[in-house]
Amino acid sequence: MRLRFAPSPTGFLHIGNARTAIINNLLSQKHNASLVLRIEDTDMERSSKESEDSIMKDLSWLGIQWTEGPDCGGDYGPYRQSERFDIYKEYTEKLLSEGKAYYCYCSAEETEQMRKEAQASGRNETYNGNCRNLTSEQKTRLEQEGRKPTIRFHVNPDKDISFNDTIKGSVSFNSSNIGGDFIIVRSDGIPVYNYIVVIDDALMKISHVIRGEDHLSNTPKQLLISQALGFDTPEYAHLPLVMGEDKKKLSKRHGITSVNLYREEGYLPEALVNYISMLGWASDDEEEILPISEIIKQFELTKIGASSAVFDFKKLRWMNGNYIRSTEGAKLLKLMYPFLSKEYDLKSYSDGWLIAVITFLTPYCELLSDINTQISHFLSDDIVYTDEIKELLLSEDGWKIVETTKELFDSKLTSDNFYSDYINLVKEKTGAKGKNLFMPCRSIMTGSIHGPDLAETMKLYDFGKCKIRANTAYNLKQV
RNA sequence: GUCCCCGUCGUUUAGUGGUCUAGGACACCGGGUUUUCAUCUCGGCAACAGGGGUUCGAACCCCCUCGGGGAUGCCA
Repeated sequence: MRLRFAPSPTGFLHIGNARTAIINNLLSQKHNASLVLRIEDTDMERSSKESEDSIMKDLSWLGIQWTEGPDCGGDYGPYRQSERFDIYKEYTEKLLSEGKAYYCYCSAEETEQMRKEAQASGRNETYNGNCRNLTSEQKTRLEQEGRKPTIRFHVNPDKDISFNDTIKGSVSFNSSNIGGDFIIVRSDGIPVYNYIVVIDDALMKISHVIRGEDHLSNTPKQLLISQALGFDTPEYAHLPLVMGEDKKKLSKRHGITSVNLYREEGYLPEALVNYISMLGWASDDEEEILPISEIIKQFELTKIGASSAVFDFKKLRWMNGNYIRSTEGAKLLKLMYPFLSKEYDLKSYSDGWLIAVITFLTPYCELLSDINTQISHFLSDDIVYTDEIKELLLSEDGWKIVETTKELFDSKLTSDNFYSDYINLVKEKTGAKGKNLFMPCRSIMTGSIHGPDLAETMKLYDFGKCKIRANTAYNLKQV
């Protein structure tokens, strides 16, 4: 079994393509098969090396392990289509000499016109076969006009083209319905995707082509070329497309779609891979959160449903939060560190303390980046009270608690008992209880009316910081 | 327009002729835990697109309709 993932480097790795890559990877891991990474960069205008690099970076981040590719080489290289033009040329000569392809001198404008006419009359031949039988005199005359020819593949009409798709089942087209003779080499001499994909898959000995459903209607053309060139055809599996909420092909307006942004927002690759690979099927026991090893074990192409799936950003977040909460302290710190260090200077804190704090805050984080807002009051002695909090603390009952807090930290409380006794002592002295007790106390200490367990928070703060907070609140009336 | 693919709760899925008054998860709503919030936990809401067949029996098989998507590029 040999598999491939063939992105075109025209932008960041998109969720939809990531899914194709993930599924190819799952299968390659499961069956110990080779996974070829092939860069389809024949669109010279839109392709870039930066895109290629970022795609490879994102694939690696997702844990995808290709065994052959432009970076690591392999027996069937080169792995960039732009480096394979000589190979394609041979096959083009062959098709030309066998009369299976021909030069077409129609201009882009002329073919555009034909297309419109065909569509208006409900016909499916978008090219009318104008140049199919040109004499050599006609050809030289057209060339003298300065026309640069394209090369078209000759499609015989009314032939049945059927194949069995692993996901879709049997699919059939009629050759009269695929648009007529299609271009395989552009007028600038660069061959076209639909043509060379066949050559590459054959030469690279790809046994299973697993790709997005948007390629389903390209398949008959590719099958025709494959036959014309005498290749064995691979097994095909067309993955249903990933949709946005409105059931349109997932795109930017639905939410973030490039994988690099998921990384930057603080998603764990494991969560993203888990979510994406469960789109379209369910595990045997309908468990949703599964380690990759288990997914590899259970996954099969035939389990994937034939219908498209809507990408649920909320469920992904939930799953990500789940992964965060089940990550061990030291590993968690490693993951959160890049986010934290972007906003905070962490030099003065010990790893042990940081781990204790982030572990404590983990129920509040769905994304790794959420830690930044959660942790702010732990990393600074200064505190800024919002107007809402000020109002609470300056109210008659609130102020009593502020004064009591100040007193307690000046006299009774010590570094041994401050976090465990604080609340009870305030209660004793002021008679406040319930939320009238807790909200002001929490507000004084954390600057927020909600949050994790106060005693534990104060313990993590330490006595000094709590005392500072007590003073800051007390100074509210001084200023 | 034409061709191809698809159609179970809002979403994602289980379900392959009787065990389905259709199960799980997310979301949503409510209870409990937490003197807060989050987490956790318990419960609730909620679907076989419609119509014809086939069959003793259909979510499952067939046909039609409707709906959705993709393709229709000298993009991939």
